[in-house]
This record gives sequence, structure tokens and C-alpha cells, in this order.
Amino acid sequence: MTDVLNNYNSEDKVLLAVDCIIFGFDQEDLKILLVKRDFEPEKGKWSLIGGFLKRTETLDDAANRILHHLTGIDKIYMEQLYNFSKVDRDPAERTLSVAYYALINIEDHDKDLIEQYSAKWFSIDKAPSLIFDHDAMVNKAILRLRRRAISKPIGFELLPEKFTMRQLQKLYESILNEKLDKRNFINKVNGLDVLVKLEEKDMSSSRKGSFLYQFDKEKYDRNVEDGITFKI
Amino acid sequence: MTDVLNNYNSEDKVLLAVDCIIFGFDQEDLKILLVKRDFEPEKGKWSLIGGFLKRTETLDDAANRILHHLTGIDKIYMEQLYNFSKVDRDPAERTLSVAYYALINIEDHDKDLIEQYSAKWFSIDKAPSLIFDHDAMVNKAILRLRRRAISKPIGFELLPEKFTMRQLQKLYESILNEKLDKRNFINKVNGLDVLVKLEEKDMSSSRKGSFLYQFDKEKYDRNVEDGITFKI
DNA sequence: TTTTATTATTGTATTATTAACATTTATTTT
DNA sequence: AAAATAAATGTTAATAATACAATAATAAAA
Repeated sequence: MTDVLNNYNSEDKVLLAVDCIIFGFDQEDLKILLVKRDFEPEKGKWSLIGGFLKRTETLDDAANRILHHLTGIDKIYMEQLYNFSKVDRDPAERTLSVAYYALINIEDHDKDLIEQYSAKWFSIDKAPSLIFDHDAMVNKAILRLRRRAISKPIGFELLPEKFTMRQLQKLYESILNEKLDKRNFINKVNGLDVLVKLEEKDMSSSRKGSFLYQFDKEKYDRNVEDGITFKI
Repeated sequence: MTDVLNNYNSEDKVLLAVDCIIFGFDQEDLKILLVKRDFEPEKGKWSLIGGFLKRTETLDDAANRILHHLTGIDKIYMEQLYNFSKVDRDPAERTLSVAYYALINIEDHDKDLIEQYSAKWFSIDKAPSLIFDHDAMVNKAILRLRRRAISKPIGFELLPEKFTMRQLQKLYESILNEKLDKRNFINKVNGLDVLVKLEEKDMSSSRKGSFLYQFDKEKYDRNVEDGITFKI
């Protein structure tokens, strides 16, 4: 950057937090993982999981570190969302926060760690109100997730590796917050040509059983090269 | 945020820059405003205009201040883009940068100020390569602008108040980097019901002259309330 | 063994949207 | 009066999105 003042030393430095909106899906609802804050200010209130950027890290590094800390998972899908910067957003100190949202398979994470941090999953429409500007972060994350999920195959990050069409549809219904037509949904998804239908059936949901599917990343990548777009 | 270390004092503080991608449109090409850096490091190279966040400002405040400084304009359309954080992105000091993109009517700005800062407009496909990670910022800004311009009426920020259909089409062609069909474009734009056709004609472009149009924000807002979406 | 209950699977017709495409009009200059 | 220039304008075809309901497979119950 170019500045009128061109002496770096005279500039203000700030604390930079990274806060993570962790999404999961439990076959019925879209959920977020929240922690009960165990220190002041706002001790005892619910908040996003977060931490401070270290001098030697990128923001992605910091988000990965924080996500790994709470979930025990290593390669979590995540995306930077927005930098929240209201001057008094944290009453204790001038702190900016870069929000990240992350998608995990809700079955994958380390339950002990969750307990250790007094973390808990909440359906997004039943979540308590959060400290500081965390509610705004969650709202923005939901909107971003909605926009992404219809144009990129990121929804699969929220599902187990093998899933039924019904699960996939329920997932999209909860992300988009609207009911979808079963036949149209399946036709559209099949038209995308990114799933492989397995021989296996999931027998837990019905007497007939329903076929399991898997996302095929190679197929998707080939489609992208060929200019075929993913669009739900 | 909630951290394992819950003592703010032990955390690292960082310098936070704000860098602005300023877009303009000169009836033919989409352009960006660049400045020649007059201090080390990378003195003499082209860069985005930027500055450092002050402790008492939000990021939007800082972006507004920087934009006003260079252009003399007050209420500039802008949006936060992304926070760039590679550890060694600025060799002089650990600095993160929040990129903003801004849209201005290229005729509006203060030409003296531009000169004073040795700033210059470049067509985006003829711009020089920039310092640090500024090229990545510009690329990201173009993609964001492209996505926004087709779903929100922000393109008008780049045009004079009164404009012809041809100008509007040229603008979208340069934003989207593709040729559009004249009749389809006009039909689509008219279908959006957000323009008013004036009696006046612009006589500079042809013998026949072409009607001038104006964006009607009230109409657009009413459409939004009625759930009618803007989509080019 | 037959019936019942439950969820999975599948296709077509209609509507809406997008894309392709060429001629006429108004005006000034020669 | 003719030529030159850019503006204005509609229709048809193709594609995509939506609305909609009957049949199939199976296990449990009778």
C-alpha cells in the first residue's frame, strides 16, 4: 500500500482475532458448534470458537489451528468470510476479528474435546444469542454458505462419505431453508454428473432400503475443465 | 472469541493495511486507478492506493478515508473484499492487508489530486504488474465485481447519472469480458424495470442520437421489497 | 402366507427463461 | 437526392425449470 505517512513505525497495531462458524448437519437440521466462554468479558455466555492470530501465521493457518484444537480434525473445509472491525466490538480491547466458516461431518469430530471446551451443537434456528458481534458473523456465514452450496459442491463436506439422496436433499433443504421437490431434486443432482451410485443400500431408513451415493471429485474436476458448471 | 490462552496481553499485535481497488469506466474499458509508490520498499513500482488502519477507525472508515484522499469524492460505493495475510507479503514488516474494491464515475474525481499522487488509470488488461500481492487483490476484485454486477445494480456507480443503452451494454461487456447481444441486452434491462427513459438524447455518438436513461433507485427498492430480483 | 405399512424410485407435460437472429428508422453529410 | 451511420425494435427456437402421482421393494403384522 501507499500512504501519505510512509513510516511504518508510526502506525497503530491491533489485535486480530479469528472466529470460526463451524457448521454440521445431523440428518435433520443445519447446526453450529458453540462454546461457553470461560473467561471475562462475557464469561458464561455462548460464543463462536476463536483465537488470536500469531505473528508467524497466515489467517488460514490460525483458523486451521483453532478448528483443529476444538474438533481434532485436520483438513477441514473452510473459507474466510469477513473482517469485523467495529471499534468497540470487544469491550476489553481494540480487537478486529476475521470470521471463517467451516464445514465438517458432524460424526467426525472428537467428542471429548468438545466436552472439554464445553462446546455444544445448536440448530441454527434454536441457537442462543451470542457475545459481541458473533450473531452477525453467523448470519453472514449462513448467507455465504447458501450462495456457495448452490454453485460449488461443498455440501458434501457436511455429509458422511456415503449418503442417500434423501440425506442430500434434507441437507440442501436445511441450508436453503426451503422445501424442495423430490423428483426435481434427484433429476437435477443426477444431471450434474458428480455422484457415483453404489451397490450398497442404507437399510436404516426404510424397509426397502435406499441406495448410497458418493461424491466423485475427479468427475467434478473434469466437468469444471469442460466448463460444465455445478448448479443446484 | 474464546481462546486457550485467555489473556489478551500476551497476544501479538499486527499492522493492518487497507488497500483499495478503484474501478472506473471510460466508455470503452474497465479501468483501475494505480499509484506510483514513492517510498521504500518497492519505490517507483505501481501499486494500489492504501493506508493503515487507525485504532479509532473501522475498516470501512479507513477505506473511505483513503478513497477520499485520492479522489476527493465523499460517498463512494465500496465493499470489503478479502483479508490478505501471507506472512512475508510486505518485506518491511509483518502487515496484513484488507482489500476493498470501489466503483466511481471516472469523470467525478479530482484530477489534481490524481496528479499529486502520481496516480494513473489503466485498462485492466493493460495494467502493469503490481507490488506485493496486489495483483491477486485486483484479480479477486474483478471476480467479485463480475458476480455482484449481474445480481445487484452496482454497475450504475461506474456511469454518469445519465447514460445510453449502448454505454450500459459496453460497461457490462467490459465487466463480464464477453460480447452481449444488443437486442437481448436491452430487452433484459428493460424487463428489470429499474431505468427511466428520458426525453433527452445524447447526440455525440450518432446522427440519430440515442436516448438517455437514468437508474431509478426507488423503483429498484420497491422491486426488492416485492421480491423481484435484479439479474443480468 | 397374505396383507399392510412404509419409504424409495421413476418420467412427463407445462411453463418460463434464455438465446439466436435482421430490418427499419432517424438523421446528417455529401 | 443519395449515402452513410448508428439507434431502435420483435419473433421464433431452444433450453431450463417446475409441477405433479403412480409403482416398486421390502419387512412387519395379521
